[in-house]
Amino acid sequence: MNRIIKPESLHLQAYNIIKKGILEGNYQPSERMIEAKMADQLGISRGPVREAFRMLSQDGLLTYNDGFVRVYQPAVQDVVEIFQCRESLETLAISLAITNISHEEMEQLSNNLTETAIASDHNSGIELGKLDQQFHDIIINASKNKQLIELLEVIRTKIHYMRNSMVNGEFYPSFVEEHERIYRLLLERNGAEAVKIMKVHIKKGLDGVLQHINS
Amino acid sequence: MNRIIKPESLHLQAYNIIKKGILEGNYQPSERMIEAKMADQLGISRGPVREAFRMLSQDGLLTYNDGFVRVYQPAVQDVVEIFQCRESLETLAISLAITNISHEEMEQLSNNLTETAIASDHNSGIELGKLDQQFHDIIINASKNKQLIELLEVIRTKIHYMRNSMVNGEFYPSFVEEHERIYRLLLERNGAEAVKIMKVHIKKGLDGVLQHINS
DNA sequence: ATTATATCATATGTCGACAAATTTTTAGTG
DNA sequence: CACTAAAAATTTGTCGACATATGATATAAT
Repeated sequence: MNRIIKPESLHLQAYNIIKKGILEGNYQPSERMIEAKMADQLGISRGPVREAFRMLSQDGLLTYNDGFVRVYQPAVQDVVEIFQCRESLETLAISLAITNISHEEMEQLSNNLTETAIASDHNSGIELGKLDQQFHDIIINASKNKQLIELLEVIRTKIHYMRNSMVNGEFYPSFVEEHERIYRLLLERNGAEAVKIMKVHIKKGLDGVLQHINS
Repeated sequence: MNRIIKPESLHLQAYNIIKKGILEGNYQPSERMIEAKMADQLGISRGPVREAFRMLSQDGLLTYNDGFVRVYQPAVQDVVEIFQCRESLETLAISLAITNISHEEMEQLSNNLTETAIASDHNSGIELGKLDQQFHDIIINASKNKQLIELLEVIRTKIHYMRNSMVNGEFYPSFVEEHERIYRLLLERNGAEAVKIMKVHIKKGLDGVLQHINS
């Protein structure tokens, strides 16, 4: 029996489209976003766009200053702070994943690693970026903690956005190796060590971003 | 020179009022919330209320199921998950507070402790609840990490809401003592130990809530 | 040329109205 | 009395219109 398909309401579609657009770097940080123009582009009225804007501002992706809507522009301090939060939450994620990860998810990680190796050989920065994100996503979801997944969604979004808008998809070389180590530690169910490597891994990620900003 | 006062826009006022209402337990978990009724009560039109609803649903305080809006009803699993996240983030908060807390904030903590001792003698559960929250808030703000403060705002809100809707302001006896220990460790700048006590403190908090649910 | 003022354009805030979907009530029939 | 069907009421989704505030532009005066 086929279920009835209900189209998503316009404000949700708008939310997802605009969010994706911001993440993909289609808008400049601090660029103004205009309700009416967005509504025209999407072919809908201002109402649903407004709702989407309000949701995005709760996510921290849009800011309301003096009444203008602007795309979030992370300050350097923000980057540091976000990575501190990320470290805290992703170490929780991996310590939970140690016990909760499924066979299927372990396979996904394995596939991710082979693809990462290939992309690394080809020096494809954009591809590496996607695969890095996917690797972390798999682990986060493997934690099976919904509240954590939701919280990290906000962080992930900002990190992803920063990568596309500030750092142009560059990675330090050892990150592939670190992913492989984390994968092996998950296999061995070595939680303490996995947490340790993840901490280092994320700290290096921050260093990479900061270095890129100061140049 | 007096500054010009701009009234907050209606959707923001609505957001704050409704959020406060939910936190104070004026609505039952899973109770339906109706845009038009809320708008009538607040004396405004549905538009701004809708926007407030969308923001609250991003906070996780309202849920949209099949199109109706309901007040968040935490499952037991949610409680566990939220406390796991809280532990992770509040330990980060206190480790940052160790270096960043100001003299003024230390005084606020000190005052909080004397008030807590009094409320504890009087066995005033509601008062203790407020003071407990205040104690943690001071430390969270003392971390000076804006992103962390924002993330914990979501968690705090849910915890506060759970306390009012599920547990009726009961506390285990040793929590006062633990606050005092944490305060002393902050004075001594003993980060490692402070983190340890905070972890235990929050774990006990979860146990208290779970025990209350299973009875 | 520069400053001040007035005019116009643009963008957000707010509202009311209508459409569509869902629930509740009512009425009718076996 | 129970069950079905129809009608009414309720509620969310969406839109367009108007008001207000802010910014930009053009015009005039010194």
